Formats: sequence, structure tokens, C-alpha cells
Amino acid sequence: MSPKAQQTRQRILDAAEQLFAREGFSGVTVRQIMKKAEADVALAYYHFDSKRDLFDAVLLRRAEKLNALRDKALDEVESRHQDDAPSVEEIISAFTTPLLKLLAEDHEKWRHYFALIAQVNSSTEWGGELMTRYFDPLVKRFIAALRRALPDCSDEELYWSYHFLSGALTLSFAETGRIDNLSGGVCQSSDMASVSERMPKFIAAGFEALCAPKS
Amino acid sequence: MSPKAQQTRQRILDAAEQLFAREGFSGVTVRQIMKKAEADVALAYYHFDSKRDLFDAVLLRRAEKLNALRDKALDEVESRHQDDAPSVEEIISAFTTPLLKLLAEDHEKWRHYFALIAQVNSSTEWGGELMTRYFDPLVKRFIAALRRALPDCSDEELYWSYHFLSGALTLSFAETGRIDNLSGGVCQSSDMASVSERMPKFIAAGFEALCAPKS
DNA sequence: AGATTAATTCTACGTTCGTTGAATTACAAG
DNA sequence: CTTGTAATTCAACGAACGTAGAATTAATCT
Repeated sequence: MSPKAQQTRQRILDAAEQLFAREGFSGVTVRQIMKKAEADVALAYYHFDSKRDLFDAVLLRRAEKLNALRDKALDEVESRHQDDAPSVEEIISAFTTPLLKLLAEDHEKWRHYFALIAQVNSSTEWGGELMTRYFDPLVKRFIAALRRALPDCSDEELYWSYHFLSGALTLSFAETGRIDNLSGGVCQSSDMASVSERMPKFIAAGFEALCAPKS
Repeated sequence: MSPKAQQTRQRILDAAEQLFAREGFSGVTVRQIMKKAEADVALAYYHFDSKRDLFDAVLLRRAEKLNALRDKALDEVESRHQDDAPSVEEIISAFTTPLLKLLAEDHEKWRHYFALIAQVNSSTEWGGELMTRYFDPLVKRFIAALRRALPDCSDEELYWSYHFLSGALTLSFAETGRIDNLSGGVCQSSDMASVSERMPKFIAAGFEALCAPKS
């Protein structure tokens, strides 16, 4: 594929990502996407098999980089604690800070992606298979790490705790602006530094309360 | 409006609720809705102004009952603690247990509604105004109660904490089935007793960790 | 430079969309 | 039983949908 064509392909993916994040799969038209990408409608079907295939490609494109970063972050935590156990908060941070780092690198690129992920994650529909396929292996590695950090914790508590984490995380990084309105400006969705500073502490406390209530 | 017509109206709302929850606003066709409601297509436009108006009606229908129940639950907590302060966990429970109660009363009716709410809540789009309009007054009352329970807590911590709660709550009650796959059956989305038992403890610990870290 | 292939545009297909107005049936009041 | 209104059905509108094939331009290779 020529570099010019690659560039076009990326433009299509960018446009699709942004629009899908805002309006969902069915809320966006292929024509809208291609208009935003400044390319002909039919080009969508030259570069992708179908609208659905384009959607999958949008989700897949950034998943690998994100997973790699999270894997690396967890590697570092584990190599830092070869004899003693890492704290729950450290593990949660390894799960969340990569998101922050990517947003810092290129906010425009990644915020639409995270908004899209949030939407897919809270969908009852086929989003489920996608989330499972792309993220479950990594999630299981994190849960395994948490299991070692909380040896007295049952799997049930562990999975529920992760589920709560997942909800808090995806909603926060979706930057829906909901908290901006609610707080009257005291908090801002886009202030990821605030999120990243508070969420690990908040979630870690939850984990510990559920998993090790003997205090 | 005749009772027969009321019945039809409710059938339309039921069908719309179920389908919107699964596929989103744009993922569902008016014809699909009316087919499931076993009524003529044009009846949708006799009972509602437009597809969008129908969607709003679906959201609105149950919001009032839910809000009333939550209000009552918080009333009870506050009347129970007229001199001393209620615990954070009690307040969170007053926020979550009404959902559980409604699901217990009529699981089929409410689970689709909660799935729909989850979807709207994590949407960047016009879902925001709706959530704000229907739920913000009540949410503010809960935050005020939490502020009294955590007098040393800044508003910033309070709002962020609520935001994390909101994410965990909506994802859990959406019953997406994500945790079922992830845990290999150890946890089940539909097991609301498990959620309701664990979430208040989990979230309360988070609040306290963020808001009163002097321990 | 000419030939081959890749990338892009043009045009249009059949379908389905949200919505509407006129015709019909069910129902309530006099 | 008649009459008026509420509820429902029928048929159809223009527009926009996802997609595909043929034609055209741009790039690559010998």
C-alpha cells in the first residue's frame, strides 16, 4: 500500500473514530465519515469490507498500543517488587496511568477512542465480544497480580472489584462532561491529572475493603 | 385517553425500551419497535411526536418512580440519624438499594431500563442533558448528605468520588454480561444481590480514602 | 516510455428510513 | 340508534441508507 493510500486510510479511521464515539455505530453514516475524511464514499469500501469492518478496525487500531503500554507498566511494578508484594494502588496505577500518558501524548487522537471504548463497554450488544477479545487477556493478568497482592481475597470479590473499577475507569476517561455540569465547574472531565491522582487511591481502598475486611 | 389506548401506549414504550437498550437510539427502527409492540407503524406517530420524542418518553417514564424511591431511602437514613451522622456506607446504600428493589419487583421491566441508562450515561452526546435533567437534583441531595458525613472533604474530592460511583453503578446494573465471561461464571451480571452487597462497601471505602486520608 | 497494478472517482442499484394524510374502525355521549 | 371523537390502519412520499461495478487517474516497475 502506497504511503499516500496509508494516509487516506488513517484519515478514514480518524474520522470514523470521532464520529462513532459521538453517535455510536448506527448513528453515523458512511457518507458522513467520508465527508469528514475528505474522500469519496466508495473509498470506504476499497479500504474496508463494510461499515462494520471499518468499526472493528477503528477499535483494533489503538488497542495494541494501549495493551503494550499497560503490560510494560505492570512489568515495571513487578520487577520493582521481586521479594515483597506490590501494593494494590501500584497495580491499579499501572492499569490507569498508561491511559493518562497516551492522552498527554496526543489528546485529540485518544480521547475519541476512549469515549468509544466507554460506549462499547456499557453496551449489551456485540460490543461485548470485542471488549473480551481485545482486553481480556491483559485484564486477567492484572487480576492475577491483584490476587497475589490480596492473597486472602476470594475470586468473587476480586472480579466484582475489577468490575467496579472498570465502570469507574471507562466513565471517567470517556470525558462525557457530566461531572462538569454536576459540579458547576469544580471538576472537569478533561482534567485527567485529577482523575489519575484520585482514582487509584479510591479504587485501591475499595479493593482492600472488600478483600481484606479484617482491619 | 381510553384504557385500551393507554395499554397500547405502554406496549410501545416497553418495546422501545427493550430495543433502545440493546441497540441504541439509531440502531433501532420505528418499524421494529412497532412490530414488537404488535401495532401499526403509524400509531407511533399518533402517540408520540417523533422517534426522538418516543425515546425521551421511555427515559422519563421510570425516572420519577426511581427518584421517589431514592428520595424516600435517603429520608429514612436521615431520620434514623437525627443527632449523629449517618455512615457513608448507609448513604451509598440508600442510593443503590432502590435499584435492587425495583429489579426484584419486576426484573424484566427494569433491567432494560437500567441498561438504557448506562448507555445514555456513557454517551458523549445529548444523553448528557437528559441525565442532568432527570437525575441531577437528586444526585445533589445525595452529595449534600455525603458532605455532612465527611465534613473535612473538599467538594472536588466529593464530586470525583461520586463520578467513580456513578461509573461503577451504571456498569454493574447494565448487566452487560461482561463479568460473566471474564470470571468464567464465578460472578454473574444478573446476581444483583452480590452487587448490592459489595458495592456500598467498596464505594464507601473509596470515598473515605479520598476524603479523610488521615487514618 | 510503456505496461501493470493500485488508488480513487462516478454513477447508480435496490432497500429501508422517518414521517404523513386520508380512510377506516372502535368507542362514548346524547 | 345516531353522531362525534378517539384510536387505529392503509398506502405512500421523498430522502438517505449501505454497497457495488465500471471508468478514470496516479503510482510502480521493467
